Amino acid sequence: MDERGVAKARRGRPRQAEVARLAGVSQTTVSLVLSGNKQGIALHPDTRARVEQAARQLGYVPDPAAQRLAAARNDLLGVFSFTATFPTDVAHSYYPILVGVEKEAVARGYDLVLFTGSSSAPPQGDGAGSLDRVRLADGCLFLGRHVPAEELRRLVEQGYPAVHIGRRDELESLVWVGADYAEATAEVVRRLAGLGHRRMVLVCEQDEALASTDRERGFRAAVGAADGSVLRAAEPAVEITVEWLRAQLAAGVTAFVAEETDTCAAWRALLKAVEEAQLTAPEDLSLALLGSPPTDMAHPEPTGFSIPKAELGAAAVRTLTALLTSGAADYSPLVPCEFRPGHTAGPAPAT
Amino acid sequence: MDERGVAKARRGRPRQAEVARLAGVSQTTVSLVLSGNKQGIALHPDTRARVEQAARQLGYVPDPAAQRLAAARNDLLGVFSFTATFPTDVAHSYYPILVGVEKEAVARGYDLVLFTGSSSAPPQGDGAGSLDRVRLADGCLFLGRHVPAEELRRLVEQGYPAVHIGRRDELESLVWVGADYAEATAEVVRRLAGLGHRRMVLVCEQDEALASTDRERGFRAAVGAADGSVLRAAEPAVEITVEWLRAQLAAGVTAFVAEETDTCAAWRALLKAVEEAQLTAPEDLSLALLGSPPTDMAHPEPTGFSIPKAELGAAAVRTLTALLTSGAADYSPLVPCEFRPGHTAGPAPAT
DNA sequence: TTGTACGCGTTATCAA
DNA sequence: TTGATAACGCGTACAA
Repeated sequence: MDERGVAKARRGRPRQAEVARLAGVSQTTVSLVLSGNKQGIALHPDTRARVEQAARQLGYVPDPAAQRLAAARNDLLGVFSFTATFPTDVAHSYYPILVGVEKEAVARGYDLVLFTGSSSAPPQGDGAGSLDRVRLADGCLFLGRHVPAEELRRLVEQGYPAVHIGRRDELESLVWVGADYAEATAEVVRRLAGLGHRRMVLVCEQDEALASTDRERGFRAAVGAADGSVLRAAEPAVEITVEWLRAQLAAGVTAFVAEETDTCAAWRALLKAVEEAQLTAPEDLSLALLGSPPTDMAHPEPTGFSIPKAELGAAAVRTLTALLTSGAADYSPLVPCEFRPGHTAGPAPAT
Repeated sequence: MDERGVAKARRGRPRQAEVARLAGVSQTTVSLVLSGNKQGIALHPDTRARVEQAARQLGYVPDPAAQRLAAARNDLLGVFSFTATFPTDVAHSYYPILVGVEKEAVARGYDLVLFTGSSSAPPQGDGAGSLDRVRLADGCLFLGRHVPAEELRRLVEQGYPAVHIGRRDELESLVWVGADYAEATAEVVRRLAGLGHRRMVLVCEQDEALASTDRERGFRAAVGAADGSVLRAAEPAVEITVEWLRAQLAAGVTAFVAEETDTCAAWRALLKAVEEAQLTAPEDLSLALLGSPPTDMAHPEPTGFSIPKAELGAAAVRTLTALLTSGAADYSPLVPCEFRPGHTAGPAPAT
């Protein structure tokens, strides 16, 4: 008794029972009134008013855990990222995505819970930051490629509504939403071809990431009649040299395409080689970047495409909420990127 | 029966009861074994082994909702900001704070819930975004000066653990954490005095914000022997003119200090006047900015101080968690700012 | 139209 | 050393 009293006082959060007492009705009625009366049960207007008044007065808010336990829903969407959601070093990588996530979630009446993977204090479970925490929310968005596959698999296989942001194919059953790198890359290639470029080379880093191979696929698909080759450089700074560049030019290559990565090493090496060769784009050759440039090298604006991160976040929320309501999502996972004209590509030099 | 069976199947995850059946023990024992046996109750090794084996076999994971219901806490910290948490227009204003909040929250085993003031879908509450929503979390951080005082008061008076980021004095009982503008400003003034400046003027906007009056207080306190005056300009662009500047200089003023605000109108007007007077800092006069410059005017780096936003966020989390665990916080609300030498202040010109 | 009774999965108390 | 049993706060058939 005492215990309970103390606990009550300590947390001081009003519950339905207290609202009921104040309103002079039963707890059931309170639940009925406050949960929107989904069952369409008839309620006396006065009763409803009294309950609402009492709830307001007490500042009642439903306990998400209890709601979830009883009704299996609480209108909470999780956002799980293995690394910090608000990184300091990596230049605000997730921020633009979160902008879209928040906007869409709010618009649909969901609140957001941020779960961070590197969480300490493993309650009892499977070693480090267990994904299972996200089950508190009705569904969850997963962010970044470091989300542990095994745990994630179990989660989705047990029917937990999850959407991964970024393509993710190892898991058959995992729903994901990602940028359409292949098509965006193809578009860039077509534009270059339209500018008269016949031989072009794609420079990328040695990375098995889907984001990378997707670009390569789009590149290969689009070069078509033109002549394209791909260089996967383990160490861009070393392999992409002035000599290499000159050799390519001598071989008739007029356009160079690089992929965006965390470091943008390929793009950096490319620019450096061009500068050292005392060439300038877009006069002497054309350059394109498959993605957005890091802030420190935004000038000149690279020709290429922009990843619609906010839209990606919004699309993910739409997919997740569809999953929550309809059970299954009839969705198109690929979000188109936007072509960015930029100033580093121009007509191919006359031969 | 059927209902339950379906529900079970639908959510499809093993619970303690099933583990218990498989292990041939009671559900209580399972809980005891799997929840780490906090009470230090003695367990037979065999029992423990059997239970663990069964749990593994079934892939049991505790239901966080149930755990939190029973524990009467959910290890969730709220972050409430009246404007969108992720603003697109205002240049990421809260971002640096959130960085600190997340870091500290993660370190302490809490997850974050984001509440947006402008949220739609008011469930039952007081018209627009009722603060009561935050009760969902164990405690909440409040961000920005537009948090409705009345609602906030009720919340804290009812014992809800809340911490406001930024000084907030109207509410006696409200716990807050803020930057020490007064001391930081005093420090800047002292530095200027050390450079030989004897007459200086503080330029600020007509704003009753504490952030502003704190700076003024620090300024007045520190000018001491020196001679300082304060101009509160309703329209900085109009009042802070070349003529005004010349008059000040003629009167012997050698240093001008402006406060940082959303718009930085005072600082902008000051720089403009200096430029129009064809003067340069720090040669002809010294300038200081009490805060961080907007990104579009980061050059030359203004002398002044930087607000440790991440640290502010972290401090707020520490205070809140102290409130949560100890019930009350013995804390120091003021976070020191860091002096920024910059390049706009120098020795006072010889008289 | 409202109230009773029970279950959701877990933790914690107290007997056995 | 283990097992009933009672909360935790809420939703919901079912009875009144």
